[in-house]
Amino acid sequence: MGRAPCCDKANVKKGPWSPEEDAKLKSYIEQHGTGGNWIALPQKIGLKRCGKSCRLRWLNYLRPNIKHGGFSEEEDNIICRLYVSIGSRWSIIAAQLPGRTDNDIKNYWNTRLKKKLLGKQRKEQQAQIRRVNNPQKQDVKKETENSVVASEAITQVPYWCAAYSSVPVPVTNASFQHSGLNNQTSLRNMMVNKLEGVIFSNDNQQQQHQPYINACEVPSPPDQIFSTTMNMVNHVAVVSDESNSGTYQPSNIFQGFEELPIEFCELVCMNPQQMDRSMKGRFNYGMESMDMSNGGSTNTTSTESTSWGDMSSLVYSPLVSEYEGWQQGIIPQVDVVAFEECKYFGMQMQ
DNA sequence: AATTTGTGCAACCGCGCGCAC
DNA sequence: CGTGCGCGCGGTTGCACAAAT
Repeated sequence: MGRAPCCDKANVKKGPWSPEEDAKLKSYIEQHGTGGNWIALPQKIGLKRCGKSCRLRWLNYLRPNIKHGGFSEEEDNIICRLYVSIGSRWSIIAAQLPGRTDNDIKNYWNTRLKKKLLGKQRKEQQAQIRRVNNPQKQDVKKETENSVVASEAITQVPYWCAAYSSVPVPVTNASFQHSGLNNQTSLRNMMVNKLEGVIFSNDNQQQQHQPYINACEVPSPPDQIFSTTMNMVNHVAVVSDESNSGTYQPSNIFQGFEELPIEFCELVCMNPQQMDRSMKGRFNYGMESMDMSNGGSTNTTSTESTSWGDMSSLVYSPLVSEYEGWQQGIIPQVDVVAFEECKYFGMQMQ
């Protein structure tokens, strides 16, 4: 037996709301409130609408102080950062933007921000490819002096990164020297396994993460997942450095994305659930941390028990504190994760 | 000018959660 | 403890309008 419908579908009106209906609903709620029962509300008012429909109309349109359209750069910034951090938790994101509804933000993301992000990322990617293909046009010396992404570092790009990433991954000598993981294959395996939230020690067990890889809509061989993650590690380390020197500014909503392969950004934009699975340990402090007390040989939580749905209560407060901390210019929590991750991989923060 | 295609957005749908009984 | 119900959320749909052909 299916679930009982919330209202008599045959006798409720659907589709756009008329001004009269809006007026009825608005004046009633302004005078009497919702009464804590949306289902009963339409009968009280004499509206032939489903209670859920009334709730939606009120929350997304009739409620006072609602803003529509005209998203500012700062709002874009907040939405992008929160989306990357927590995924499609529109209600949580909306809670950080006064006057905005989750529906509005969701629509805005799907129709504009997503494309803006991808467009920007593709541009950066093409520019970088051009630079790599035409090195004589660049001031190579300056580049070498000022950045860890130097020619020396590029020569250290592991073969598995170079094979799948269109842009060389900036892996420094120091990273590998301190990692204790000079064996590229073992490092690669560990990174791929970490993405699945499981650490395995042999190839047979490693097969278990194959479903995740298959589930990726874009071609994402394990090698590519690893290379993109290496980019993230390096990016976050840079962000950390800015934080520590007290100059951190959340100035660029696309910060970090320009270093990533297009497929990665597409995965972020088109398939947040996959991102949730793969990146939740990175962006949500304390959620999915490995239990390293036993040498990292087991994970403390199963994939199921750490699904997004189970974590909502955990997500919120760290998220808010991260956001508040970020607003105040103090170190965002992502840096804590970066630090833990660098520690885990035996790398030094840049 | 007519038609097709793309875009933005309001609204709907179904599911999971929490609470009351 | 199990069940039913309402709420809230996120994904999806469908329509109106704009832009392109």
